[in-house]
Amino acid sequence: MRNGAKTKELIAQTALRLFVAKGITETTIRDIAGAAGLAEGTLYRHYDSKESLAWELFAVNYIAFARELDRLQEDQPTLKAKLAAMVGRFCVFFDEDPVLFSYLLLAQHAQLKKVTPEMPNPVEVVRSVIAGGIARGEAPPADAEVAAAMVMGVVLQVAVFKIYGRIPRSLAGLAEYLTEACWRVLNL
Amino acid sequence: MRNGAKTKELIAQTALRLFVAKGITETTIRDIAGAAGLAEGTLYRHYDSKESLAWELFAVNYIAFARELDRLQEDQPTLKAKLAAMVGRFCVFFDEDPVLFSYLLLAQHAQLKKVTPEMPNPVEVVRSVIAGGIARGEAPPADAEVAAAMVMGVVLQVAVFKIYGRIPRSLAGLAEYLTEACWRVLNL
Amino acid sequence: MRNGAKTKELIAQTALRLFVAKGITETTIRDIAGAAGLAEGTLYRHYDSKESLAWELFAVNYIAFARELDRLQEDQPTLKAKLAAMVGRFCVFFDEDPVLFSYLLLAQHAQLKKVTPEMPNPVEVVRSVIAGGIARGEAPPADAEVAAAMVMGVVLQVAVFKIYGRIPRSLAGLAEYLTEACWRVLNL
Amino acid sequence: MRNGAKTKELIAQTALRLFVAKGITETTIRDIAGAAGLAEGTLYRHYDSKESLAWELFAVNYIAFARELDRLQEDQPTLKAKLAAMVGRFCVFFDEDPVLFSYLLLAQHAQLKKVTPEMPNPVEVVRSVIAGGIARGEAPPADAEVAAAMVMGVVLQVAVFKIYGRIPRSLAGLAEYLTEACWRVLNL
DNA sequence: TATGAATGAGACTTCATTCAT
DNA sequence: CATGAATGAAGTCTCATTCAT
Repeated sequence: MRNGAKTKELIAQTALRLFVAKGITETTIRDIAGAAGLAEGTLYRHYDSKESLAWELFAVNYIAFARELDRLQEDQPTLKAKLAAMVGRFCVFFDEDPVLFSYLLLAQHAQLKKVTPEMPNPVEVVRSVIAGGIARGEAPPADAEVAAAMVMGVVLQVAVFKIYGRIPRSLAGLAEYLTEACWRVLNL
Repeated sequence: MRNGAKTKELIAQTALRLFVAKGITETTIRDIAGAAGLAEGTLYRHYDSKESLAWELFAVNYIAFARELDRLQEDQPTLKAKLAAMVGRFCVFFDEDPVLFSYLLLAQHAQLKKVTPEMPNPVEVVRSVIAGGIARGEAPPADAEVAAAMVMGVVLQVAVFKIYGRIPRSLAGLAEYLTEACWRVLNL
Repeated sequence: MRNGAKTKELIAQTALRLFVAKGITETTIRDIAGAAGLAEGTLYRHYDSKESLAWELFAVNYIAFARELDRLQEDQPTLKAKLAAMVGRFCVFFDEDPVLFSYLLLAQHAQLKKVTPEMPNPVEVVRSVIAGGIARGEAPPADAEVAAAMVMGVVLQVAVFKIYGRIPRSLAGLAEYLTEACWRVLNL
Repeated sequence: MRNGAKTKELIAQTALRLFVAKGITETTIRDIAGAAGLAEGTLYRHYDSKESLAWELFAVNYIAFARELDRLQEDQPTLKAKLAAMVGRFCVFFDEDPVLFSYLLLAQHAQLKKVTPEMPNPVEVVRSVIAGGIARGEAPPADAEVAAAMVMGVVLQVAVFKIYGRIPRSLAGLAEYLTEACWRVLNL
């Protein structure tokens, strides 16, 4: 295959899968090349380094997801509707691409140091939606940071349990339930 | 210092700090030895390998915490009281030893593959407490696994936010608030 | 040089020389790489480990020599002729590649534990030739194992003396003499 | 045990056994100390270094055996009788202390570099006995070096076969047979 | 663009030896 | 005399990266 774009995509998908399965540091360039059926040197035609591969995989998707969340919440009139839209999107994202979701979730701690405040950021979207809702009196006064943490926790920890095989159901099937839980957490 | 037990403890504390700060794989034996003021070879008199050091640090404390959670919940009569005791313990643990708490929380994904079902396990304690409460009618019927995930999520994600410096308050100061949030999540 | 096969052969020859000169354990990967003009890592593209390098060097040549001995003896009609052919081959082998011969002779004790009974084996060839000769009445009845040991001893110890510089003559020049000695040993 | 001489002997016997079983380089000080029930540091009260331990084990016994061979041959009037006495002694030595015999035989290649020409030496004893016999016309003219090699080979290779378990009989029971073989080798 | 042999810094680990107790 | 914790040099091996083809 002498098609640059396709090769790059192949590398990305292969790396993603291995990064999630074994961890970034534990995955070698040779692993990726071998699994993708490419020579080791080929990866460097498409990515500057292993680190930049891991980072690009993270940043591109992290930002895209943040932007999508933001678009979704903007279309909704109320805090509860915004919350429902965002939680639903988390669930659908997980169901549609659990490998990518897992990568964003678990690679976080390794990559998060490089996340700058200006970068669109799912956590920030959720936090500002909640802060806005509280400011508009749609939820009782509370520390928006703590509230955002709890809401994220409800959704993400269920995803973690699902990743570890503890939960068989699809997340989309749980979306309304989780939204309701989040809503109650905001209405203490 | 020619005292085996003290040296082992020094290694443990130094390694814990570095593992949390940089990650296990990113921390070298030389880093640990240097920070502890020891020769590299000395570490191998106390731990078989870097991997067993990381594992022992995890397992010993993970099991001890699970046992403590279990003792606490046993002393309480109701689901809500058990929940309050456990959430409170999570918060106090974090405040008293944030480095160790962070290690258990973040090293999870690397070490969790080695956790056997027989090992005492904080997640399992929380899940069985919730399942028991539901069975006794203290909370409405629900999937205990999902419920446990949500409860753990509320507490742990707040801890994660605190680790990242987003939350200034002590967790102990938030314990009642978090307990109430968990309680509401269980009463959908 | 960017030729895999040639590099592997270069490593083999260099390692062989150093293994014989200093011993396997006493020869370091750095020694070999340095003497071959290669980087240390390069050795690991061609051999899995130092141990497998030592073993491959041994096994390949040990088996090849056993097979050659066996072909030679098969072409001869009588015990004495078989003996002459084999002893002659030992001598020529030594003269043509004393380093390899020394390696097979002296590395034996380290590698012999891994020699399985199914592997073609010079000792076994000699033993079965002698046993066959005795069975056919070409030599008086005797314990074939002891007889084989004595015959091997006559040839190999002369080789050892030559390795240590005690014997200046070529072994090929001694072949007939050694054959006669072996023959007499079999005719007690 | 606070008896220096006994401890030293314990170390010597333990080291000997391990050296033969695993090789000198492959045996660690910790191995020896552990097997002898001593602390690692204790060995250094009795031997300057691991190397000097290996050397002392070799040299003391090698020289003693050479001296004994020499005494034995001196007591015999003829070449054949000298030969018989020496071969017999090799066999008895093997049967009585196969571990020590194996050590002298196999550790040779590692230690032989340090053997100086002045040191009493079994090989030299055998060689000079044969050279003397030839000079006195008790055997036909021959290269004494080659003749000595063949004689040593007959005896030592049978010992090697026995070490590897190929020969069940005691060597002492083979002494006369081996002597006769050596004698025939000298009378080509 | 793709290959894969080669590189070399650096990681983990071992182990003979020292020395305070 | 004995101990065993500590040392640190040195060994094996890994792996991201480069570069000739």
